Amino acid sequence: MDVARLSKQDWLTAALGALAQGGVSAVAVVPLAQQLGVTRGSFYWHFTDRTALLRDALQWWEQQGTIAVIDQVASIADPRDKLRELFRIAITEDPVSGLEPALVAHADDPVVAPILRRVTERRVAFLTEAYAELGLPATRARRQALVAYSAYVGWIQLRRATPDALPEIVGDPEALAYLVDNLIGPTG
Amino acid sequence: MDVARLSKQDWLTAALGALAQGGVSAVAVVPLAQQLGVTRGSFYWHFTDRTALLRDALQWWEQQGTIAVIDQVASIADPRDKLRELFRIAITEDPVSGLEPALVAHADDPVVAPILRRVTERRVAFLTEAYAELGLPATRARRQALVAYSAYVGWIQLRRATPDALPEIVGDPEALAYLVDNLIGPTG
DNA sequence: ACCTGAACACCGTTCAAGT
DNA sequence: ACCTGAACACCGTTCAAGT
Repeated sequence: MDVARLSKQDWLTAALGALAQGGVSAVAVVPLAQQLGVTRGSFYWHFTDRTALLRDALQWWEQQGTIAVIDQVASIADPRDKLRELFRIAITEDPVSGLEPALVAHADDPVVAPILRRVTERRVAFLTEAYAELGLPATRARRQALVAYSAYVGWIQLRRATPDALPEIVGDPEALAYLVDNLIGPTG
Repeated sequence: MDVARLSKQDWLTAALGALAQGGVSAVAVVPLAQQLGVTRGSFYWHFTDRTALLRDALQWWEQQGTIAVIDQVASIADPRDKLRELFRIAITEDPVSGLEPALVAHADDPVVAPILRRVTERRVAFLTEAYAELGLPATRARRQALVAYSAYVGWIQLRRATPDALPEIVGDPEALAYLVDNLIGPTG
């Protein structure tokens, strides 16, 4: 019988888990190799170096996390409903908890920067469209999109910064509704 | 003549600079020692270990950065003016650029967690008071404080995530005014 | 095709010894 | 009081060799 051998995806999945938990520095070859039950040498058959692992893992996340959510709500006709559902999914599901804060913190990282920028621009553009559909003029729609996206980013970061304090952030549905009302903005 | 010798504060200052630039993992003994022109061994006379350096540096930042700003605006009588000035200082000055995102990303870190939590709670409490002075009932004031603080955190993080894109975030005073109007909230 | 094992450079930590 | 210098453990990377 053959021993179980690893695929590239096994490394990517492990890397994303480590990234979310311990930040960019936790994407470390030796600990991941131990966790996967192989030696460090085997890593370098799948990837050229640690940077390549990080880049590929983030690109995979970009596909799965970002684009999937937008696809999920893009078909909702009413812009108000669309925004509500978008924020609800983004705030309550948070598929890989802690990943986004880890990325923003390493915004200067040459691997992280281009991916984070693409994701941010895509999301802000999508929000801007939705606010335009709500009737806001172009400049106003873009500014509202920036403010709403800022509040979203800040909210999920606060939730991490204060795990047991500030209980409204984690649990209270009324506080969440208050946030979403604010995100939907002046015409909501 | 005596050779220049280092104080604890020299290490703290160097550590905060490294932290802001490269995150928690950049607070590294050997690179800092090289930068300061001493050997690694000398570090361990001033601090028990790397963790102590990080902790002391963050406590110093907590004193200087957080409390100083609140003191600076606490005397402003009109709550609307107070909030405007607070957000203006917090958003435009950003004394150690990139420090806060670095901290939020390592919210799980046992050194970072308690300090980040104290700072967050102090700021949210201060905002809550100001919104109460503006006439919001207690629960509403607290929720508005959370939303406003989220938007503030998200905004400074967006600014880092997209350095040359999204130019409104960095430069445009009108976009900033739009943000502050939103932060000041329903009665602003 | 996928992995081991040994090698080397770099950082965290300790500690005896220096001034 | 403050620092050096050598030691050891740990992680990133390389590469020849194994199956």
